[in-house]
Amino acid sequence: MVSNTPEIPAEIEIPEEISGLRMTRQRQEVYRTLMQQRNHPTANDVFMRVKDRLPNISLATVYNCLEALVQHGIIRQVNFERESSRYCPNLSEHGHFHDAVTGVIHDVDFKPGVSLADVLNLPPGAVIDDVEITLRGKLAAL
Amino acid sequence: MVSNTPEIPAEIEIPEEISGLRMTRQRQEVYRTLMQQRNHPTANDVFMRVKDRLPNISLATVYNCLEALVQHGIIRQVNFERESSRYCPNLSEHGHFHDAVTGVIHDVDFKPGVSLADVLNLPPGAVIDDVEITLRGKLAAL
DNA sequence: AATTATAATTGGAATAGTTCTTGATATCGA
DNA sequence: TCGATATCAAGAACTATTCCAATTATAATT
Repeated sequence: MVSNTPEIPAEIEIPEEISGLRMTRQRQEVYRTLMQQRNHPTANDVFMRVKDRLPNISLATVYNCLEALVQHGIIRQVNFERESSRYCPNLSEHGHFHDAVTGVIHDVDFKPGVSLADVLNLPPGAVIDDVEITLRGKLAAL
Repeated sequence: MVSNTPEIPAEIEIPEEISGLRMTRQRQEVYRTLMQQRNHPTANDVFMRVKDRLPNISLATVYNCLEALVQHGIIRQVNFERESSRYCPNLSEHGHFHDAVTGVIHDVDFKPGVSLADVLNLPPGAVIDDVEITLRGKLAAL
């Protein structure tokens, strides 16, 4: 266990509490990593990265932190096929484009003013809590 | 888990070959199960069901068959969060609505004439090979 | 400030879905 | 029919994730 002595963050200010979640040192560093490294890292990616600052952190804790952050709506969990979950701090509703060639994952925003009901024949009475849109393909040279 | 698509006649004729894939007895039965039981079963669901007709089939074979069928574009593999993969023979482009209360998965069709590019700000030059749209929510009483 | 209660962290073991391996069996082509 | 190839079965192995028990940190209460 590592002390929670509030070390001053390098670049990103992280409050002691977000959305009612106590931001422990571990949660801060996990969150900071996601903010700095916006390429949709896996839990293990985050783990390796966070170890630079918290050498004693455990993978289980990274999972715990990520889950807590997701639960409190601070970050989002993204799944591609059956691969490891990935995490991103982009809270705006958006989808993901997975470039099959480079493996890079691009955020894809909705065009302004479109609603799902315009596009899909939703079951009558459906109340949507969560949307996940995943595209796979290639980026053709223009 | 309950079906949301109308039941299908018990006996389905399955050709010896589909899309260049040799339809062995095992593949036939796996495919038949998906056609008859259109509630997005998992590999294990299929396994249990197929055993009625092929008592000696193994789970590994069910996985092999499902993979072969997916690879040849005969069925689709559907993933929800990190749950077991589910499989469906509905090849038309469609999404899925996951009712959080009942667990039922509903196919969701696109409205005619809408294209993704109308709705999403795709990265320039993106060529989409595959789309996965997953909604989670509840069905309100009407 | 000391004490108790609660929450978070750790490390390792456990789990579950899926894939891999190996040897047996079936099918195809000559 | 014979040999080559594909498929199958059974179980072991793998991997991402979760669970558990013990420890430590933080918060609440006195």
